[in-house]
Amino acid sequence: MTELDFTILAIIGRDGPLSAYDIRKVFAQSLTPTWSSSTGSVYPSIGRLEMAGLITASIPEGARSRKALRITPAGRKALEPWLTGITPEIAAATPDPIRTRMFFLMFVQPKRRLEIIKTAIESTEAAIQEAERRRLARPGGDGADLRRIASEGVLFELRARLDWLKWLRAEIAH
Amino acid sequence: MTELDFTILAIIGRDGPLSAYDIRKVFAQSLTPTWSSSTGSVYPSIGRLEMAGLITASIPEGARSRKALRITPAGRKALEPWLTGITPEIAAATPDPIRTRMFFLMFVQPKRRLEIIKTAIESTEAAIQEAERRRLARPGGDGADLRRIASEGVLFELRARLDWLKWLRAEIAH
DNA sequence: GGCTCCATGTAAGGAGTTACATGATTCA
DNA sequence: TGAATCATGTAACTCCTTACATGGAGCC
Repeated sequence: MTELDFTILAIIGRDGPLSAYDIRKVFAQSLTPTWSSSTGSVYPSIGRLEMAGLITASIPEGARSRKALRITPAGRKALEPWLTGITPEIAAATPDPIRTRMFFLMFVQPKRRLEIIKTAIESTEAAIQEAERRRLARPGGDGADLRRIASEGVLFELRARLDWLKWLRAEIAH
Repeated sequence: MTELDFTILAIIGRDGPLSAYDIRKVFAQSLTPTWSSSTGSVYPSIGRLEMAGLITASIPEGARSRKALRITPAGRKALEPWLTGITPEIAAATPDPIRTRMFFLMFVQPKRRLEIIKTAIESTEAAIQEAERRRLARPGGDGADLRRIASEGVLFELRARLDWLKWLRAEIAH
């Protein structure tokens, strides 16, 4: 049971019944584009959940029409410790490719350092605008309020990176 | 060439000559504990870098004494586009397990929701304290200033999550 | 000599990515 | 009827993780 498994299980429990394709769409429309909606990860994950008895898949009429995935009581039970058990390693800082790169700025000439930071700032601003634009199009449904509030977390993170990059630029420029 | 490969290459270029063991220590002491210092990732990565001619490994006398890893001109050249090429996907928000969980708070009773957020807040505060404590012990060396400044990025991210969680708690409590 | 830590690696297994394959639906 | 899209799945490949194996160096 990976983090992806639990996340898919939680999506099915929250929004189900859903098809595998629906779940891929949820990931594709997510504000955190890190998780791919690739078939090669979603379908095996669903297979594991079904095997473990945490979801059921209704057999459709057509050979390849959509299956309705539903969470089972066992699945609901399995979600509890995942939601509740926040360990130190879960709470640790996440890996950020931009942050990684900033540790090695001394490889380039001082003038180019400012250019790189400028690119990082602009990319982060673009990501913020994209996230702000997308969050307005949020759908309704059960717990829509909570989802909307939770989705603000992305903006908190991106704005923090932007602040840090600007501070970094100021420090480097002396 | 993965992100890990480039990071190891950059560490060797910045601090080298280093042994593989030294590199594992850099990861182990990193403020972002996500990247493991496991042998099964570091040694194959070094092998790839050597194979690609981006680093050299001096043959030691003893069969299993430390090899000195050095970056080559080709390695320095390969680092350039990695540092400079900040694409939109690199600038996207990172996946955060705590943020993920907050999207599914409606699975538990309203009272328990506040408990879970409280746990998340405390864990994040602990991570912040840990990061603040560790950053003071930063070593010197070439570009130590830049490294110190860059390492503040972790604190920006963690504090942003803390702010967001507190805001989330206030919203949920009405 | 024996113990602990330093240091380099390998093996097995699992998960994710990309690319490919296939059939059902819908609509012009 | 043909094309685009919906929808499910598989295969090859790469990387990472955990666990194991091996040997050197210093120290009592």
